[in-house]
Amino acid sequence: MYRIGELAKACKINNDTLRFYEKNGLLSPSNRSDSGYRLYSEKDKEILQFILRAKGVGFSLAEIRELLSIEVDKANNACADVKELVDAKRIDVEQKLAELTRFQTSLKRLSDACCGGEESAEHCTILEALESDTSQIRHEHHHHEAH
Amino acid sequence: MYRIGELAKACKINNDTLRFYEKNGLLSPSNRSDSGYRLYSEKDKEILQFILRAKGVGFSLAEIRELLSIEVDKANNACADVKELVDAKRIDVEQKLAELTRFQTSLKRLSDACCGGEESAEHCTILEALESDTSQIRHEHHHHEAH
DNA sequence: CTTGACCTGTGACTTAACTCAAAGGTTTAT
DNA sequence: ATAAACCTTTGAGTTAAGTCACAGGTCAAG
Repeated sequence: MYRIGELAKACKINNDTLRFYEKNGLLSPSNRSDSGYRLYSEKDKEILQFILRAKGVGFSLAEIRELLSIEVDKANNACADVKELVDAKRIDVEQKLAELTRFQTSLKRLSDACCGGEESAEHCTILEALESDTSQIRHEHHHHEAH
Repeated sequence: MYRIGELAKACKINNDTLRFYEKNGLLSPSNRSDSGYRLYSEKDKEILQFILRAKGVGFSLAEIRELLSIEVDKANNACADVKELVDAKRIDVEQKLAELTRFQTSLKRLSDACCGGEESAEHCTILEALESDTSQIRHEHHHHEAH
């Protein structure tokens, strides 16, 4: 049996995180000592590691709660249920990737168009692009170079 | 001069967002009517559009505040200052992309390894991978197929 | 002169996942 | 016996970018 600090240290998380997980229905210690201290079993530790690994692949705590509810009752859940959660998350991540990639493209265009010199920013193509239409954010020569 | 609702509608944002931007030092209306109504000028509208475009390429409001402080005093700021902000943001976005790509890879491995069938999840490779070490998340045949 | 659409300010609520502070009880070591 | 290190609960704070609710003032139309 681990006390809260021992388990937290072993898994490199904060004691408060463990209390937070308990309050949020992810992991409750199997026992309490006479004085009320939380006591976690090996099994509890394994569940915590499950949680941390799922976090590591990008699941939110709400999603991990779902995974855990399948975990504890595997016999009455199908592979399809698990895969569905994973695939939903993949779509989710895919969308975030798409948005960030759009950001990246726009930022690169802005950066490439700017000379980045010590000249005054009065003709800075970046500011000009942001002042006018975004569709004008194109890879073109900087005004300073045109002078 | 636009009243708050007019400007908000024209730019498809919420009236409260405009008040929020004002409270956070991004955009204050140039005037107030005798009765205290906010009155925005064309120039104000342009600044708002600058803000919305900068948001569109991924800048946070804090970063936009920086951009705006350069905007209003272009003469005393260099292109380098602007480009620095853009490039810092690019690095930021790059890191987020890297993390999401790692998530994506792990999720794909998990998904590909699972049969996704209606069989009980007792031997689900996804759950097994999350129960044991993440490094074991490899593309391998599902246990059901091995039976 | 009243109705409805608009505006004001203040302050609380939202989501996610913690993290911290305060006040006090327990255990261990000296 | 006392100090240090641990634990308890409760409740509040954090970040980002708004959104909503409330109580009341303003303005144009009929």
